[in-house]
Amino acid sequence: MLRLSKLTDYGIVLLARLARDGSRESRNARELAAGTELPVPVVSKVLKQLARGGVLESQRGARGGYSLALPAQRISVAAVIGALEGPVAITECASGPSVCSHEGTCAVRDPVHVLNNVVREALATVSLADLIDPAFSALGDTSESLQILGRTPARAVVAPE
Amino acid sequence: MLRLSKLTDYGIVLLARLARDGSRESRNARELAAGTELPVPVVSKVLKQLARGGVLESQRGARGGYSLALPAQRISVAAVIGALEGPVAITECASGPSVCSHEGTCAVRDPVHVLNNVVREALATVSLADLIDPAFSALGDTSESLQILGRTPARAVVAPE
DNA sequence: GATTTACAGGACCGAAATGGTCCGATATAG
DNA sequence: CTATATCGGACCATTTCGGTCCTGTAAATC
Repeated sequence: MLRLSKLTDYGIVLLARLARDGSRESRNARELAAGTELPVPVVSKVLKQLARGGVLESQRGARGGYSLALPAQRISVAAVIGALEGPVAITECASGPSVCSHEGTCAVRDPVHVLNNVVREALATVSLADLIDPAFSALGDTSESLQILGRTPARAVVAPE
Repeated sequence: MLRLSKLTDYGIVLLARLARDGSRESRNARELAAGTELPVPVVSKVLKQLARGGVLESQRGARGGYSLALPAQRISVAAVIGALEGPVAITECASGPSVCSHEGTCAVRDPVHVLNNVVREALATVSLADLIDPAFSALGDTSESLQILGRTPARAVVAPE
């Protein structure tokens, strides 16, 4: 478990496609839907949210569409998640000032925050550019994949809420 | 987002308490509920699932209760998640043989698997012993927390399903 | 062996989140 | 002015989640 929402999944798919095709041209929701075999309304919804989150830039009107707001290297998976479902927070209290009734008695508040940080940093380290790089996929299921966490994080845009 | 269920959150709290008090004695659901200020039925449910997952050992009958099935160092957070909500799988298709209709056309199947692996490995690296270690909490929100990923993973029990 | 204690397993239900669709408003190109 | 696309939100069916409760079984005590 610890699952991303489907919307976020779609977002990753769509952004990978935009990154792969080069960010030269902006593409509209219809084209992207056709390319990914997803329903147009869904694609539209996802792209809108990504634009609100600062991951995409939008062009309205005829011949409008979407394009990456930054180079693919600088857009992290954490930023995509942030735009579509809010900042990475494995528990409610990890997201910020908590309204948790166990505030005082909770013995794991601090370590859980660190744990959350580990996950968030890990996802901040993987960029859109990585996702379309065959060398990244070649890491497979091996524990070598943790090597990438030694790199400089993508440190991309942060989404609003 | 990317949130753990509350049940899993509770599980971490309960296991941390068991680990802290030493695994010498087994404690029952009522005592653990009292110590954590959680409802007894909820605590009971969580403990049962943790026992099914092999994280806890249970003793039935009078003077029964639960105790850690392994040393705290060898129980990873990933194992706890595995026992309570299934293996870490950030997307549906990351969990195993997918029934995803986009199987053929999906361009990010492989990189998403790697991404899933990164998260899973990161959580496999943090053990119950870490959660009750002040030095771990001291890492705070800094990116130093990624240092711990260089260590040998906890490699703990794997939960069924 | 009767009784009490405590886990095992699952049914159950209300509340909340999710996935997906659709609509009116607004901005832009031609 | 018209066609095209995004913007912002409402809307709803379905699923999931959080929590409770009940029946059965194992173990200890007296």
